[in-house]
Amino acid sequence: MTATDRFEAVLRGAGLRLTAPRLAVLQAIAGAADSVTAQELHYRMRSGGARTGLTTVYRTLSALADAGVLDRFESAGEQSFRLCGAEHHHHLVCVRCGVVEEVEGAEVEAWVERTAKAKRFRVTSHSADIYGRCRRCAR
Amino acid sequence: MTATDRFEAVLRGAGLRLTAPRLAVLQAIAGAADSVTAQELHYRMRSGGARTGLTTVYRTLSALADAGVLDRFESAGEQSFRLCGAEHHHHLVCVRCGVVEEVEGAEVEAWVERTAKAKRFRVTSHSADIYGRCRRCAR
DNA sequence: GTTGTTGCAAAGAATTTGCAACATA
DNA sequence: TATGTTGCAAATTCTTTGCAACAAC
Repeated sequence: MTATDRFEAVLRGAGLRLTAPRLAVLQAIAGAADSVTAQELHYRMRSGGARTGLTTVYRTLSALADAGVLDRFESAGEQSFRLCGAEHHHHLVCVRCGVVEEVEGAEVEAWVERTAKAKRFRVTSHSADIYGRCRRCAR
Repeated sequence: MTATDRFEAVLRGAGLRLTAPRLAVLQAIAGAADSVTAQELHYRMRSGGARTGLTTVYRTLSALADAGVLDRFESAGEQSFRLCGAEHHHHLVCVRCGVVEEVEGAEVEAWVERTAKAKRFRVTSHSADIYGRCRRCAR
């Protein structure tokens, strides 16, 4: 099964028609190392020669997130997306110098699992971030 | 020590001049039951007779958050603020019907503490939310 | 052929910035 | 008095919507 076959299956599963722009969006986000915003993805796609419109990128990402294919979350005033199930990290954000460090969060994963079970909630994603001052900026 | 005295001390501690608009913002956010956005707070202040401008509310909240007096976080495309140390909750967000339920997160608090200690990070706030489908929308 | 999709331009919403008047220390 | 603060209007940034042309089923 090729990558394109997989993307086609994803779109069908999400109840979306199979179109070139959507396959391009899927391919682009699959090739992203980390989470991306709609604008970033659109820029990369354009740089790669695609002629997809920004509106379509927004709509496709939103539809895929609604369908549970992508994780969607917010940071710094904009939404980011990543393939659901992709490796992800939690963040340590310095509110002074802006540095963001990725950290693991074993307890967080446990909390998500416990809470979802207790509330009979079907989890598609979660986020957990710590804000404060990094060692350098603490004084 | 009156409430106003306390607010004055907060402003001095944050290195901000003592002004009526800032005291009004502090008073308003102290009176809020839960976290609020700048726009919400501004609306409430106006309703209460204050003539503070929206810009000032934004600037004051931002300055107080930078100073560590307020927690600042994002949701639904806008930033919310609350008094640091105020009772807070984590959220279970249904991406289908939009319902938000507050849940506790003992593991999350433990993770924050452990991570901060390991990274020598001075925490001012943190956020943790779970996204997915609630029991009704899971199908 | 129907109905879903695209992409441009325009609209919307939250937030920030320029700047002249004003208040605090 | 020197410097920080205010608030309006305008500018920015991210995101969504109207709509006519177009493509998938």
